[in-house]
Amino acid sequence: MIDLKQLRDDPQRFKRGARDKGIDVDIDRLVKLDEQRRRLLTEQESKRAEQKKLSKQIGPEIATAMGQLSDADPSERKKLEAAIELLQKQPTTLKTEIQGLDRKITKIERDWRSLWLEVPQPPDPDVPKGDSPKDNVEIRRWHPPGFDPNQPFVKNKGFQPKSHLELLSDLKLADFERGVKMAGARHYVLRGDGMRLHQAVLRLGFDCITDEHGFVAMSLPALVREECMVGTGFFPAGRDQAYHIEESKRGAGHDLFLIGTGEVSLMALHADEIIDADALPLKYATVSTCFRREAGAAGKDTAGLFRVHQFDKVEQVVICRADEAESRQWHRTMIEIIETLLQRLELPYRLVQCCTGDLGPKNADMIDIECWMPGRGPLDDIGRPIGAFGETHSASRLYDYQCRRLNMRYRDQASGGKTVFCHSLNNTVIASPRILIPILELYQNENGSVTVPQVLRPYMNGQERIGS
RNA sequence: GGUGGGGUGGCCGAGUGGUUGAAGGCGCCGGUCUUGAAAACCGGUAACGGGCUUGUCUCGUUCGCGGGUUCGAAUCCCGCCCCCACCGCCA
Repeated sequence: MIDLKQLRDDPQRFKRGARDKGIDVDIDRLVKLDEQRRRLLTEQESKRAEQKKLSKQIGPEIATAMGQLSDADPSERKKLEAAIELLQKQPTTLKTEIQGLDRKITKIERDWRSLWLEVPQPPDPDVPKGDSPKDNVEIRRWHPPGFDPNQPFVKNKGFQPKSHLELLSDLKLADFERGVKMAGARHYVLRGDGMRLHQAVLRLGFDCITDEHGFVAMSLPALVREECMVGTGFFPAGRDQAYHIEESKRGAGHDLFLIGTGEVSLMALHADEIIDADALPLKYATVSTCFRREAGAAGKDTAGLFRVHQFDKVEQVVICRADEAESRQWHRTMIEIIETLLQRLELPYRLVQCCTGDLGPKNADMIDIECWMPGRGPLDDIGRPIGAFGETHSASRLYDYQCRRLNMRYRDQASGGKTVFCHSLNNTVIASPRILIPILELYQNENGSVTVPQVLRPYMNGQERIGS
């Protein structure tokens, strides 16, 4: 969430930010509600101060009078009772006024808070303007010596490629029919070497981020409370995308939600904490199952493993000091880790700078990494896809937007021990089975078999080939 | 699922209606003493929000959370959340 002080100082900046992101939020109304709230609060507080002063003065007087009451004779008793009654009446007008203001404030705060949560983080000035992924800007690309995605697959390899769907089916690596039978559209079954490859790739990513880069390995809840979803910035905007477990309907105190990414649990871990500044930056990684409803994606990428309701992902997050240069440096570092990983897997990829319209509410900046998938893209004259880049990773830079929502702070020695909201970043390490698409399609052989990438063989008991 | 106990500051812990933001202790910071350190002693030590005269200023909120009773609530009442113990079930 954004800093309200900044909003008061420069509402135009936040209006521009929301417009550039294509998010509709009534910022004028928020400013007005904020003003109203503060006005009422000031009024109420001064009345409360008055009441407090009064009761501190009256209180002991009542107490003494009460004490005298017990051993007073009848005539004195009457006098004392009258005196007590008079004293007790004094703050009553103040009390009703305070209660009235309380009701007004509560009413305003409901709208004020929900509107506040909807205001997106303005994109950084260096993010290209645009309203759809079409306006994203390619930064750089890389491909292994053996494969140039600027040339068709046939030119590179000398034979027509199968799509990952064909390979999965021919090699019996996946079973979509039974996945759908059990759970409906966008569900799947991985079997045999399909499942083994899936596990291998996750393990490669996990070992890379933890052993080689020192991120602390975590296993976390995949089922979380609403606060975690709101805190990480996925709610309210992305409420439709999450599976909702309505435990309250069964008598429990709260509902639960299935996480759509390990980022949620990794970030919510330290919610409401003041972190020891010496412990920063926190570098965490997890491998988790992710659940997405894919609402609004009907008809998009319906076949195969590209867009599914459930997948597994190794995720990395960094929580660092509130310093823009440090944030930016970590963003670069986290992306470099992935580039190295993809280069080891010898998958052609490109880096794409997401435009303002593709950022989502929480990000100041986001870089997508897309791998080359020969089975995607428009069809050629003989009805075969010509190949296209498809998103496999996404690296976000959020400044303090997420930590402010999560109330994650550290004590800043530089500013005299004041508490400051941390910065946060996150990036995919590897998400599977989506990453199996480029692996299968690029490592396929003319006879229909698939070569196991060198780096994955240690995780496949040395197996070199899938199919014969 | 059943029964019982409990949630107080960075931590432990006292507090059952009246200057209690909260005793005491630990920790931490500063000082005295010391060649230095320790010990001892002295002092300090919350977060959040509002206001403006932006200050070693001021006001408010906060004793799990929400509501209620009261002139006044950490303390009484109601609802909720969480934790612990034992029993049952269980990967």
